[in-house]
Amino acid sequence: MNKIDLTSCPICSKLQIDNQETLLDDLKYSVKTYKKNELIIRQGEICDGLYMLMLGSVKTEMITENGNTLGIEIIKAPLPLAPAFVFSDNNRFPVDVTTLEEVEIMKIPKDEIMRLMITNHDFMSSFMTHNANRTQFLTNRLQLLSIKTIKGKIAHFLLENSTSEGKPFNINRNQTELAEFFGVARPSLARSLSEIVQDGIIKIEKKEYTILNYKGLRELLI
Amino acid sequence: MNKIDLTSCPICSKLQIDNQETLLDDLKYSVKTYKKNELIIRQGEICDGLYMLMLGSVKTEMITENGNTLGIEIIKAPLPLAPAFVFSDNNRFPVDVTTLEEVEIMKIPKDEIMRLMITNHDFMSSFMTHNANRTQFLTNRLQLLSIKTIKGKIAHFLLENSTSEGKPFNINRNQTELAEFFGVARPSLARSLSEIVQDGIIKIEKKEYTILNYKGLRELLI
DNA sequence: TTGAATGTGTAACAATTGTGACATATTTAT
DNA sequence: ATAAATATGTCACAATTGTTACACATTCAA
Repeated sequence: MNKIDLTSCPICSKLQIDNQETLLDDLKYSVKTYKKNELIIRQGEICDGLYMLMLGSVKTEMITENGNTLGIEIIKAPLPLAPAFVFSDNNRFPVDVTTLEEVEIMKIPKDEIMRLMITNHDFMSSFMTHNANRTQFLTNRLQLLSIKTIKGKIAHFLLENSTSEGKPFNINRNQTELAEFFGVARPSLARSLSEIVQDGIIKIEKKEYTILNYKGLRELLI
Repeated sequence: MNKIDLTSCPICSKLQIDNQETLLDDLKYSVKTYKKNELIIRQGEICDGLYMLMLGSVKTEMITENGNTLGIEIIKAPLPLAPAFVFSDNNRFPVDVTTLEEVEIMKIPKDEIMRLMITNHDFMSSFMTHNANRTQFLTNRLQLLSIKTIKGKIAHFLLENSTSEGKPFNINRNQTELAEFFGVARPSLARSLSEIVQDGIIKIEKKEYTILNYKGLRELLI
């Protein structure tokens, strides 16, 4: 059996190394691998365990009733997928999950998770915190969607993703994905982006963005 | 000290009655009361404990960066307020909380919650489930916001809230609140509503809604 | 009961966004 | 290297929504 390194996984990192190994020895779980661009979980499927992304990255997206897709997020290993839903009353996945590269996923049954939480309080604590952080993420997502103008969304997004004043930073989404993330039409996003560029507020080079005028960008939120 | 009935609270209901009493005897907590229309929690405030709404009802809303408000939900006692945020890394309330009537709130410190979870696995389990359900709620909210047309939002909302085919049901929000909930302008909502009424798809009498044409309503989602 | 406050209906017009189409650029796979 | 696939820029026009304003209805409180 392969050694699996979970030290950089937020819900397992607090475990002592030797604990981690006994943990994994005792643990009942299964591992599956998937190829690139596979749809591995469909929105609405029953979620009867914890799906831990061990290797690779996936994207999650929500299919709206009108058939549009709303991009939710990109998840890189090692992180659990939709961990909250194991315990919800209606335990169905709220999103489609598609691989972005070759992916390895470990599935741990719900009762095993329960046992882990009871026997290992560090695990319980980090599991709680991780789920809490996910809630916060969703809240932020809600906030972004509640901004009505496209320029406002762009401003919110760029200000959130920029590091230090004036320095370039990378956005690992193309325009189509950004448009999905914002829930707007792609040409509309392109138009708004090019207007902000023409106004000298930001500079875009491929996926590298630079904020040239913070004040101007912040004013787009109003 | 008053006896407090938590049997209808989702995170406490599974506790045995006698457990509940010893639980509350040992528990460190404080109770505060508030009047109607008080702003009791401000978006961004530190959340250093579990706030349990014991009596009354409150509304939560998010203040967007552009100054608009987005109505999130109405919470009726007994239910915890933003329980997930106690454990998040950035433990700040994501919303404003305003009382809708006279309200009583019990605050339990974070470490007490931790102790409860460790000593009482039923509590832990229901706390997990409740938080999971909240995540699902937020996901639904996200789904509603991701529908682009106002008629689509109305359709989604009414289909979700209707009980059995053709029977009237009550929506406990006025138009202004509904508009906030949908994140749209009030007159725009009124216009869309009246169009749907004129098309004979629904009937509105005060806050009582009746769906007259399910097929037609569903088509608005497309 | 009566005035005040709040909620609803509606209109003209402005602003923003979506649509569909196309050319061009860039990336990817063979 | 080259064709195919994907991504981007841009346009004219349609559709939807927001804005502001005001009349009228309803509810609430003194």
